Amino acid sequence: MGNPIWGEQSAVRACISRFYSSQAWVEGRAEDQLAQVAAWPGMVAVAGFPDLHPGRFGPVGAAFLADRIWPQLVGPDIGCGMGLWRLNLPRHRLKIDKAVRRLAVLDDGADPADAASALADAGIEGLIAADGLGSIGGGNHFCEVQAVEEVSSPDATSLRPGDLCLLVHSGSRGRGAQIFEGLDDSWKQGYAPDGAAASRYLALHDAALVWARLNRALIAALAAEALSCEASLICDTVHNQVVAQDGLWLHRKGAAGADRGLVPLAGSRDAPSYLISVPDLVPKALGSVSHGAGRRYDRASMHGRVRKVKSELAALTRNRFGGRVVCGDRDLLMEEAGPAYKNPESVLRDLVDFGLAQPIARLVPLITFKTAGKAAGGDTE
DNA sequence: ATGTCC
Repeated sequence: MGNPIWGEQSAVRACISRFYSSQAWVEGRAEDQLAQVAAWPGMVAVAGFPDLHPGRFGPVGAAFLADRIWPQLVGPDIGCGMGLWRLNLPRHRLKIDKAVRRLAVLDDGADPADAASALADAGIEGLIAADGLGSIGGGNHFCEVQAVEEVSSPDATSLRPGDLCLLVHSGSRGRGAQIFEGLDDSWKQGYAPDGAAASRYLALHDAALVWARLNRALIAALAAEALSCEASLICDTVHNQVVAQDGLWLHRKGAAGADRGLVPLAGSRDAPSYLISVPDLVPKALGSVSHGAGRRYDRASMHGRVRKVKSELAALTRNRFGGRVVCGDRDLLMEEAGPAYKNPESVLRDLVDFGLAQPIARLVPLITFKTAGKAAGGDTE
């Protein structure tokens, strides 16, 4: 086979629990990847969620419990996650055009001196560099201003319709990728947890988790400053990580662990997101849940789904909620268009039906900020 | 995913 991504297949396969209905949009290739990983040596249990889709190093939208550490099941973006903040700015006071212009400062990232001191305060300055701290990055990462549209559990948070929130999706940027690429070659067979390679990886992995969380907080602070308001954290959840659990190792790849029982479920730039509560009553879900709608179409195929003419590209900078998309990178604008993602309502329905989540609030995107840079993708007035 | 690949 010669594919370095997949480990050896063992004779026994771990139990796979699927938390999606027969109607869910799950590609056969994602199912195949789930089955292949379940047959890796030392795999104990696997959980697949309704946002499941194929990934480069294994399926995304899944959790894996194993007796060893598999860095490829965390992937390059170690510590990637979603943070949700409430803004003390009501929806009726948001001037979208002005906010779009002011959010352009996000392209610059955090001030290097602020980034360095934040890293030192977190106590990880010796393990990981500050470069890139406070920057969103590319791919599916974003900083989005959202409006609370409906609150189904008023007691769960202080959120009310008409409030604005900030949803930040980012990770450890080039630092996590550097850690992954610098691994000891034996990663392809998985690391024995008591070995030196595992210790080195875990120390860097844990630093990347802190870095990524700090990154999201700095992005939120920069955005709040640009909008002349304050941001207060509701929850911050990680969906690419490995964590010790009862003598085993729980890997999350595009599957979120809860923060005080709360998880943001990202929709897309043209669909609502949800704040959900996660009761953690289903052991086979491995303390994990979907982190978003999940990809429906891969990046390459999105280029064939959008005509590269000015009018169609300009249409991609507007959403159905009267909101805007700021993305000066034309390729990224197409690759991350709304249709690239599954229907978040279907994903949520499956999670509710399987007892993994309860909706707290529905949030609609008003400004999806990716990058102001390059061309004027977000500013085509 | 990536100061990424073309």
